[in-house]
Amino acid sequence: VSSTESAPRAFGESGRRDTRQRRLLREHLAESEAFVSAQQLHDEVRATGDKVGLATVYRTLQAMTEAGEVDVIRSDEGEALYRNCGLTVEVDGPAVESWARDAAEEHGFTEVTHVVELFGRCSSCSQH
Amino acid sequence: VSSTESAPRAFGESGRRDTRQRRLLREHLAESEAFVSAQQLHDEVRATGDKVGLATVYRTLQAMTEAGEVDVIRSDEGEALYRNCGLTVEVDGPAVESWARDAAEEHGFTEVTHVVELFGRCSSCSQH
DNA sequence: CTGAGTGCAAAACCTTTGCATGATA
DNA sequence: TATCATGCAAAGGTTTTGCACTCAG
Repeated sequence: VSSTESAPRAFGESGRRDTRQRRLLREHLAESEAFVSAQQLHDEVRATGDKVGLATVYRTLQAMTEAGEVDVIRSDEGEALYRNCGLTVEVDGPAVESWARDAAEEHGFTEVTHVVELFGRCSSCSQH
Repeated sequence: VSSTESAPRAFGESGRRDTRQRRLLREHLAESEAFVSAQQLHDEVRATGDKVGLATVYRTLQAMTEAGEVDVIRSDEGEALYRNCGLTVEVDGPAVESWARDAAEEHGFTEVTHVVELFGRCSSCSQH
């Protein structure tokens, strides 16, 4: 009989192996409050003298995104911007939904749909 | 004395000359309810047998966007998606703002910001 | 030792732009 | 006719991918 056990990991699920590059990217991402693009992150790391390939930055960010360790948004120019943590919580908003409908109909709109997004620092990240 | 008068135009402000290509794009955009990318629009037009250059599609959509005739959003993949009309109305939302703050803090978040977007059919478009 | 991770360069995207040609007002 | 608009191809940017090499486990 064979089984696939997974031990707890100190560095998340974004990659199985703990490499120098991933440590660097994790550190830089943790330090910066703001959203950064892959290229910016690449520049930041190299600015400190460390060397990481751009492709690795993209691959790592993609993995971290899939693992839910980072948050992604799109800039108006279509660039992907990443931020540490990525904790997402569903919030129910009956209040907002009725507000949205009323506000839209007030201006003569029908077939209304809405998007509400909240951004903030989670309690865990605030402790750092 | 010289002056630059601008006469009223039947086809909007997105371009000065009324060309075959712009008519085509306007028609196709008006027909489709959904958001479409520049490439999709290009494909749609050519699928009907008409011929338009891709660059023209991009240039026309850009002009129509600046003129406020269409609405633009970014897909999750970073592609620009366009939709007819583009009428935008500012809505004030004191109610939403307090709701957003409360909802976020309920989950332990601080430094909260929020984005609320409403989409719908405006009364003018609904008449078509 | 073995396979996941890396770097590099090439390629795949979407989008913009330069320039000669074509069409509108 | 005088421009403005178009088409094409080239170039711009971000992101992905193929492949040989490296390194963590």
